[in-house]
Amino acid sequence: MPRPKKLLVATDLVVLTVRDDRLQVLTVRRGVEPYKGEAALPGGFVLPDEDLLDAAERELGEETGLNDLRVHLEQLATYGHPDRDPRRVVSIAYLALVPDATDPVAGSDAATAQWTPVAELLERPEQLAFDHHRILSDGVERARAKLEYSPLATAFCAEEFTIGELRQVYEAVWDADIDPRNFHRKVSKTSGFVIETGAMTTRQGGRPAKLYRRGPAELLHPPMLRP
Amino acid sequence: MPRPKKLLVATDLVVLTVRDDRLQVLTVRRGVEPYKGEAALPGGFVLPDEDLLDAAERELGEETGLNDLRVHLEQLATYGHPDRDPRRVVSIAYLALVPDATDPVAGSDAATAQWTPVAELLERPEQLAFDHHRILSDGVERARAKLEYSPLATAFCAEEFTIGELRQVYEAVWDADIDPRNFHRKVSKTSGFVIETGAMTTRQGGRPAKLYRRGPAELLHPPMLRP
DNA sequence: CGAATAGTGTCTCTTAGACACTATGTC
DNA sequence: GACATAGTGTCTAAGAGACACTATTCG
Repeated sequence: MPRPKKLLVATDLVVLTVRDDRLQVLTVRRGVEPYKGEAALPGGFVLPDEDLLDAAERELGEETGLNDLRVHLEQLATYGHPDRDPRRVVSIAYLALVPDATDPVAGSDAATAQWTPVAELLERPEQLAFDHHRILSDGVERARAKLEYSPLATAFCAEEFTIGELRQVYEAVWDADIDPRNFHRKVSKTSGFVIETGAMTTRQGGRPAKLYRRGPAELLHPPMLRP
Repeated sequence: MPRPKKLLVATDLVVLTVRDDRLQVLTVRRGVEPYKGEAALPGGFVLPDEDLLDAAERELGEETGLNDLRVHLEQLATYGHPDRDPRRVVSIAYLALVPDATDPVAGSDAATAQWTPVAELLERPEQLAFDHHRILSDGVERARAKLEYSPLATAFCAEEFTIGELRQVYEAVWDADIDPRNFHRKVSKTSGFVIETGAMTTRQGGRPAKLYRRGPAELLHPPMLRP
């Protein structure tokens, strides 16, 4: 076995939300070299006695103020090409899905944090430091795929939501139009996806809509299909 | 930003094959502490100037003799709990799917390499060192899921194969019985999954079967469904 | 009233799964 | 001949997508 060599280990975050009917991602402006002053995904080094997920959660808290909230956080992939960072950093990327209400907190590290539409960043790779364009791209594709077979779209919604709001999440993430009537039938027929709360709202205008809460299902049977 | 601390970075491999109609995984007996003498997944440290995928390919070559062959190799997940290895190792796990013909090569590192049925290892977690039971479990689940929507089952087959042989792969990985007639219809109707070579074989007994090669499709439309 | 959104019903087409049947080899 | 596997056809039930229709609010 070859002699071990110590590399640096960090986590990066792809924090997604749906805002103004568009999929948006949290970016920060880098305060140190390399890529000082450029836009990047939030992230930081893993502490010696820290689990990877804990490190990602800590970064998320530092950048958004989100701590033990109803946030979905999952490992995305690990990026370790020798040239991706001159300091030889291997980065474990995490994907976070957060509700719209979440504002980047103007704290110590996060003073420069802001939401940016994903479509703009994906168009031109050079807008993000390191290989963060690739990481963002992988994260968005993961999110799009997971909306098909998991109830994760609810992670973008408030605690209580209407089926119309849930549909707008799908439309924003998939960048596609969905028939409201078929969507409604599909969601209410998929067992465990959503649960009626009994309350109603008119915040969408038009006829009052029932409010729902996320159901117990982990997987959707049958899945929602991308148009 | 907290001061960076150097951790050790390694790759571990979940190498799967279908042998004797069962899903099997490559294990080695550890020659050094910790867990010396116990069964583990093959793996090793990443070299300073090496990409992660290159490291995984190198390990695969050292353990199986498979180098630039028709092998599927993809990143699985990264495991970094502080207690998973007393040396504080973060490990990027890779999943490899190889054809049956592959024999573990009796080389330097791999003298102890052998195939073991996955079912036996999943039953009792203590049979594998470190958190390798968890890694194996994640790898098997990934393989099972990917057979649904990708043509990856062909990675377990020889260059040319019959539809019956392909079905046996699905049956072994999913541990399920599949109707041979519906399977045949499904595979031949899914565009780009397999391509006729023109040749026939009788190696399965019975009526001669057409031989196929893997097709160009990356994704299966519609997907194969797990029973 | 009209405009907007919520929610239901109906029709057609595709596909999964069950399974009868035919084809072609070996023993 | 019996037996095995290959390959096709046919039926039924379920779901996707298109879209007509009704319900309930606001202005």
